Amino acid sequence: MARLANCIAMMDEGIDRVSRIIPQMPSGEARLCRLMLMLGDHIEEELEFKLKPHKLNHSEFLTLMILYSRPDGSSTPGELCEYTSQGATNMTRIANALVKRGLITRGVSEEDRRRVLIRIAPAGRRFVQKMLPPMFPRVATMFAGFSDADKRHLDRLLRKLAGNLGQLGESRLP
Amino acid sequence: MARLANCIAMMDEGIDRVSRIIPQMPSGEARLCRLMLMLGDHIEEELEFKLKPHKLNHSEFLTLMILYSRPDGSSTPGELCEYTSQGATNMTRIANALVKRGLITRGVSEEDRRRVLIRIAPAGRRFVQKMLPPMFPRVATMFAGFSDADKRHLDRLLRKLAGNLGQLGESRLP
DNA sequence: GACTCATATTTCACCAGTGAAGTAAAAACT
DNA sequence: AGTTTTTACTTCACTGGTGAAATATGAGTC
Repeated sequence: MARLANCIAMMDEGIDRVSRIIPQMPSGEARLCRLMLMLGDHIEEELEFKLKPHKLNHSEFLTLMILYSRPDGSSTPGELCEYTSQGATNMTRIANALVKRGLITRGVSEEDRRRVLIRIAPAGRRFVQKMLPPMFPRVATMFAGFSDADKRHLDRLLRKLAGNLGQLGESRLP
Repeated sequence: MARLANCIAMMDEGIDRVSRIIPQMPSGEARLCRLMLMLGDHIEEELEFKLKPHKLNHSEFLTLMILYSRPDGSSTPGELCEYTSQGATNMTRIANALVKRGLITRGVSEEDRRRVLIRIAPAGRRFVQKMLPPMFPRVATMFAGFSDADKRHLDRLLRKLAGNLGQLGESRLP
């Protein structure tokens, strides 16, 4: 019996009961919101399970993947912070960890000596090429039974949600 | 200019480039996976923003909401762990924090003296009723522009994904 | 050209969450 | 009845992540 299914059933009942007490609650939206949160956590768990044997955590993996995906294999801490949604503090730690393992190199920029240049090392590329393929089956299985139309729809709806979240996020910071 | 939109654009390009190097990657699925993770994080941030003024974090809020949504307003640490996907260790801390604020009470069960009974306090109920409604607009705005059909489809697709994740999760633990 | 001001990163001190070991009560076995 | 096993929770030591201040360079101004 699936723990996750159980959790969801419980959430559904909970929201029903709360919305009976507080009827102005947007219960459909709240439900979707909770679903997104639960599934996000669960997917992260699923991936971390495949990362643990390599002693990488999610943010280190993501940082390494961004570098790997770059045409020139390099970036700066600031940029990596933006794309990983990590704080600068944590990026320092991540870079330290990856440098220590020889997966990336770190040096100062010549044009702007405040900047630090981070570059994926050959060992880093080899590492990614070795550890990535075993993750594919798990990722594929998550969407088992999804038709192409299902995947397109989900993609569309998630990007629409992203648009709204982008606006919300801007409205509270600048 | 939306940071989130920027992140997504960057992710799209990154996945394209990686899948050119490693063509057996399920790139559509990987994209959906990354989208789910990004949006999950972003929604969590959005909610925490509304929780911070009350000095609650997400897991404390969720714990309190579960208790609030229960017909009898009570549960046990073990059950709360299951439904919040928190470890027992952290639930001890959460309960300590909520007890200290007078939002819940904690006592030993009479039938089974190993168990601890956690119950929402009247102050806890009042607290929820006061702090919940201001969150509604943000939740509703996330799904602005979603037709009823959109919401139904998203709900269906997320639950389908949940089903797959549930199976994956079981396959690796028991 | 000295003097703010802004930008990029690091250091420090702290909060949140986890795994492993500890404690205590109940259930199962013999 | 007495021992072992299991269950429920807590404590402790640690990792991951954050906000505020420190450092160091570059940019703009008078």
